[in-house]
Amino acid sequence: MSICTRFAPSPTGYLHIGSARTALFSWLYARKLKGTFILRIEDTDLERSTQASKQIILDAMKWLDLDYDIGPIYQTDRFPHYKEVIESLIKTGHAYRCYCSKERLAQLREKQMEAKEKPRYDGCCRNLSDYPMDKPHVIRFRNPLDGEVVINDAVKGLVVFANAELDDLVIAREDGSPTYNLTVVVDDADMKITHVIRGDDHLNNTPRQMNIFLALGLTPPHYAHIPMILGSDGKRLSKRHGAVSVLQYQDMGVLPQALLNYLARLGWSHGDQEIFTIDEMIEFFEIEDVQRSAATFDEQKLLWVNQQYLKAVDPESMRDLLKEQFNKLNIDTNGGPDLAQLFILMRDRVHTLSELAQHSQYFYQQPVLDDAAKEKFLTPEAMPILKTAAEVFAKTSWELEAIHQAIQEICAAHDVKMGKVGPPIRIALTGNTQSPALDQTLYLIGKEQVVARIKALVSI
RNA sequence: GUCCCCAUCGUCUAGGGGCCUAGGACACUGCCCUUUCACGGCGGUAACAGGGGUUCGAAUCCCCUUGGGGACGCCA
Repeated sequence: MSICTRFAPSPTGYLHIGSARTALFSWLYARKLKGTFILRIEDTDLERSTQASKQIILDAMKWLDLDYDIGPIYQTDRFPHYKEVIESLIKTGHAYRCYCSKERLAQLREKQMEAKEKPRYDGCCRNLSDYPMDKPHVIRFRNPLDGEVVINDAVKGLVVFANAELDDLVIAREDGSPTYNLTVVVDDADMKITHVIRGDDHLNNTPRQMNIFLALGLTPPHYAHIPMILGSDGKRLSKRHGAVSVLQYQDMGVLPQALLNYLARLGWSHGDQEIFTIDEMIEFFEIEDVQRSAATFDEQKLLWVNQQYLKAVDPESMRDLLKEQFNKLNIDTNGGPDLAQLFILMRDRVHTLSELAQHSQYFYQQPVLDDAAKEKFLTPEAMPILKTAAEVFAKTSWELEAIHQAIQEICAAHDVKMGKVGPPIRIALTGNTQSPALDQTLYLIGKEQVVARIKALVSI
């Protein structure tokens, strides 16, 4: 039988990288087993779901190149169907109307907390003699009172819940709209999802959902609950830990493959291998190899992975992305050094494309002189050297080898070593004491600019 | 509090009874390379949470303790 997995985010904000990892694992599993991958948008919470968030999800999936065979399917389009299912559950006695007020439930919860019990619905309306339609009500699932639910989870192993621990959950709100636990089951069943791969924060929902499957006369799918991603403080990874949205990493100039690679290695491994192509991930991925424990997100390692990708990627393919990064800095790269060449020069000294642009501004505009560097190296003694440099460069034919020799010539003219010549020239051109190799930097900046920038300093 | 899950270097992990005086990667760090910064190369520091079992033998199996996380919504 062909397998089918799904990614089912709720559109209530940015797309969390933890969600992206869940999507990746589901996708990998489907691709590995040549199954079907479905994107389903769980937008039943009308108050919190937004159109913008839906778009963010679609954009992120596209950016990450996690293609889906079916979808996006929106749950809001399926409300009539959920209603039917809910009706049928009432008819078969697996669900009932509950008239308890929110106030009563709040009090109940409070009391239970005080008594150090697990707060849960007490089944007040479970066995009423009359269930009027016109009184305001929600609909609850009639969970079995005894027995147990056994989950054979692909990553957690056997997990057992006593039905006595579960209460009767609301499956339809007062306004009639269905809730998560109901829609998930209906959809997973209708879409013939064979493997539900999701975060282990859902593990507690699973027995409830399995009971609904059973009540509907259906067989539950296989489950795989992958561990959460934690922040450096051991708490769930969230905004306060820094960048956690996929979009933020895209903005930073992290390559999508690098993000996927890092996310895959967080909680999963294949021997000692760190860098995987997508095809390798698909080939080697085994859901059983997924770690059972939560993992701490380490941005430094993500950035290292990204650097590995930057070092290997085709420079030609980086032009547009780089241009965008420069645009964000209000820098026009037209007429300046070729972006692919710049990329080659800079790529192994940065971790992201935004960092690359940040550190390459002087290739496209006048350098901003660093005060400390200026004071230390642009001394009166350096001026004659710069003067010579301007003269020598002015008559240098602009090729790498010639530039290299020109620099030697400048050293010889003043009978000094590179240590006296390099820094002032570098600062004159870049504003800083750090840059790629001097000859290559000069080459890329261009003869005209090189001479002009040095002259500007000499004449001060 | 109740239920569920988890537990190897600071972090991600290898390890599925002897191959482990525990391997790799990030980070940190020493040296080398180097006209700066990087990259790269070669090293280093650093872990089986604790206690009981099982076994000839446990990082690996079982139990307890401790610690961490998650769930407990008319959110998903």
